Amino acid sequence: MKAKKEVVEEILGQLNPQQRQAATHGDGPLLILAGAGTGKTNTLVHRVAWLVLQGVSPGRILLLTFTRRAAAEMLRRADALLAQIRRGNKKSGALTSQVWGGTFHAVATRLLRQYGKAIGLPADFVIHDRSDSEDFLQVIRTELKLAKTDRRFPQKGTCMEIYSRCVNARMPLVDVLATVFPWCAMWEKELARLFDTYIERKQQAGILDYDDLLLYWHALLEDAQAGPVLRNMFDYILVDEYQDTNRLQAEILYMLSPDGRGLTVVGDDAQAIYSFRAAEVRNIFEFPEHYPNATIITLEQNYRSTQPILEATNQVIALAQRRYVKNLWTERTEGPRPELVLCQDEQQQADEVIQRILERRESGLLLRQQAVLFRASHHSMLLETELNRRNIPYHKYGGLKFSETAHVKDLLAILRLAENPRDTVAGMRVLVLLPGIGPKTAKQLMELLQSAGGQWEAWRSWKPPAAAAGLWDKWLQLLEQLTASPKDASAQIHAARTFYQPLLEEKYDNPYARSRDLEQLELIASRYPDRRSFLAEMALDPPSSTQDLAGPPILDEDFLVLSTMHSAKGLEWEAVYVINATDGNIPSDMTTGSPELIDEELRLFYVALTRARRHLAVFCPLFHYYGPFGKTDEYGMSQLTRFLPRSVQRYFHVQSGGRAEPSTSEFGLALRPGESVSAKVRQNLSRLWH
DNA sequence: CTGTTGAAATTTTTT
DNA sequence: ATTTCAACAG
Repeated sequence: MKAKKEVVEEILGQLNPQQRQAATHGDGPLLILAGAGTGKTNTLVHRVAWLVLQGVSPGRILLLTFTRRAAAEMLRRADALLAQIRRGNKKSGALTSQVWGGTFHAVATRLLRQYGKAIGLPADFVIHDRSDSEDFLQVIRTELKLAKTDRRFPQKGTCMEIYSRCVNARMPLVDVLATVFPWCAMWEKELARLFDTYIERKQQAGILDYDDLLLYWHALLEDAQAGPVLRNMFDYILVDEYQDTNRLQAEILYMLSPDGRGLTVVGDDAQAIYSFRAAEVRNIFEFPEHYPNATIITLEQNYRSTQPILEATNQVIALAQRRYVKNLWTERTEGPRPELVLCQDEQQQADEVIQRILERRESGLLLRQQAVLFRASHHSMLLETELNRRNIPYHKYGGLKFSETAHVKDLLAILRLAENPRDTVAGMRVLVLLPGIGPKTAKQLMELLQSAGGQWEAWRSWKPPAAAAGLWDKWLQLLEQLTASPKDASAQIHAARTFYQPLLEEKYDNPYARSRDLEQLELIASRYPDRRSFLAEMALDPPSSTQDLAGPPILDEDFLVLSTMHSAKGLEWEAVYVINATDGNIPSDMTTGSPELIDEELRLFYVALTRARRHLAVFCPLFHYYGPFGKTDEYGMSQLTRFLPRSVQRYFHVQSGGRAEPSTSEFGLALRPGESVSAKVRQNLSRLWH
């Protein structure tokens, strides 16, 4: 057996002095400012390992991060390292206990299940995802007659955003309206009423939305009884991607560790990309103010990318209005220059991307070491078609989730109602599926159910309209069956699926594909011990891509990665292809207002570029379908993103897609963006006869 | 009250 | 393209 010192050296051996200092830091509050690719997650994970070697029980360490994908990656690496320690040090039986970790929301859920009772939460609370919450808000919105006003009241999605921002930024409604939603300011009183009712109803029904998970965690920490218990659970708390935490999350951390003992946060202000979720970069700068005894360690050596890539990305981030002073450097000097490929249209862009991917695979680079990144999830549609055509396997992250499709939501609603008869949103959703039952009847039925204390018996005596007569009896049988055996989620899905099948065929014109999805859902459900954990998981951590559905991932299967830029954060690949780098996509047309938002788009672009280890290529299609509604005969001309001005292009190898054309070609000069080609042609032609 | 039809509005990123 | 909302027929 190795001596402990040897094991420590083995674990810390690969860290540089700054990383090592961070990993072996003592108990005081610690802020690690780490540029892109400087090994911040690695450092964090090594810190966990070091702490464990010092005798800290893994179960008393909490690892928090912001996105599910980053959380999974971080926990995977921590587990791998702890496994390594276990091999080197057989004695440490304590290592069997697991590190706590996950997203803020996932950890909140675990804590609230355990301790929620202290603040009056029912043990069987259910979690509403974003669209459930919106539906709930919509019900109340209609009920309060806010939908029918002389001037248009904000839609449910907007209402939800406003509410969510108040909660997460801990900002009064008036201020949120004034700063972020000025066009809704006239509805302040109505919104306040809406939110009051929303909160009240949620509590009655035993429902928590995403924001509630944080809010109740916060409340739990404030509680005189539960607070100390929670504070004593963890000796060390490590937070990744701290620049993306919001006010509420920062407060939770402050309360978890009032004096900063054992608290480590890692972040990079140049990579803050979640302000739309009320994230505050400010949290990073306030950390040393909040904890005056905080140690600050800066990581500047980049281990990820080659010098040419680093030079180019440094130029990009330097365009920010607000400067981010960091000197990223690397010892990896060798490497090709990043490419900027100007393409005729999206089709050519897809061809160019795929050509490079296949070339690199030929020369030994696995598909899974290559990734295509884009601003919005629908940007990859054409590429996906092409990949399918050529039988290239891929895995897409971000974008519309499987569990957000209507038929999956329908089926899950059946189980949710069985789990919690007070879940009016789920109940209404299912009931209106039945012929002859509309919103009014559904609402009455739910009220009837509530007054009977959630006993399905209450519905036995109800006379269904003729259209629903046949199904009503089956429906009640199903509910009783589901209530009788809440354990086997897979069997539950099966029963619900049998009931739902005819309704699905009636409702959708592509029932076959949809019922295949539901078969997959049944398979997924079989991985969970019971209905409650299955439902919680589907709300909090749904399968991130349709390929996830084909059972547990086969490790030696090779697939290309497609991802939104947001979902790509914290990850890296040997080769990265950034597509649709046009003005309007990056920065998105939605945001071309305030300089702050433009800066955020720039940081997002920077995040995308810095994912690359060795090969980086940016693609810009010259023509694109005009507008998002794809009127196929209307083309528009695009301009290269403003984040790659001439001064920055010097750091790229500029190419025109397909055949070589001198890199002097100017794009978007003949036409201003948005001006359609057909209009230009008409105009030119009309000169001929006027 | 339900279910259909047509017009109008919207358009990203994630827990 | 898709979602939301109002108007109308049964």
